[in-house]
Amino acid sequence: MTESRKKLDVSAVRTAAAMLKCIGHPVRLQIIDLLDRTGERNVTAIQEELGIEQAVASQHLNLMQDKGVLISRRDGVNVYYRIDDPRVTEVIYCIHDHCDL
Amino acid sequence: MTESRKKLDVSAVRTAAAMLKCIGHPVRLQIIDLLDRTGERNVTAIQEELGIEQAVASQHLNLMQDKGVLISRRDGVNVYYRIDDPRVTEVIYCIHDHCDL
DNA sequence: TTGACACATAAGAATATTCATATATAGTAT
DNA sequence: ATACTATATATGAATATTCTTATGTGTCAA
Repeated sequence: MTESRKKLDVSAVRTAAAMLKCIGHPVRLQIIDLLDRTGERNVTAIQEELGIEQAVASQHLNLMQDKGVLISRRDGVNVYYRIDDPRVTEVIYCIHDHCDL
Repeated sequence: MTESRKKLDVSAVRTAAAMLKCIGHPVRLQIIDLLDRTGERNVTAIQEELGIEQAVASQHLNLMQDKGVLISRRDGVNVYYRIDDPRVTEVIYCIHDHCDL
């Protein structure tokens, strides 16, 4: 843990805030947590795991993909999503490690 | 960095998502960053540092205080805010350390 | 008490988010 | 081509967020 604490510049703040906002939603955070633990999941699996509507799952997944948080790969009829932003993984680890969550 | 990756329970997800949402706004993240670097600042100082309206500063500060992210102390005519949620500090460190921000 | 300064709050308009419903598209098998 | 499954998208209603403007409150000093 470095203690430099340099001021974040405006563009860094915007970028980081956008990422944090993106994962700062219960459904999206659950998806992130699931993908962090399982590596990859298709839409139906995510939808069933969280007990949400198909459209809602798809909407959140597409939002996170648009923001660069997730990436997807199609395999036949299935689309598998995984985490694509290392900052997101770090924040999840941080939450697990330091916040008793 | 432990690698346990236990599933976050519903209430942990809600709590964490609320905190992340709270800091996932450019103005609020800048305030967090400022307070992380300086320890404590009064409203006018924050307002001038960020170049925002007094009411906006006050609104964001009060929001973060309501969510348990910040705490304030009055000294005469000034009100000084500081970070009151260790998870927030950890996330900021995490961003600094791992994300080249 | 009055004035000045620091901060908080109320109210509302503009905008954004979220979810539900319905429909569309893509891939696969028959 | 048809049917079926998986996923995406369009639309709109309900709600939430953000900012601006205006006003209120607290503290201190004269």
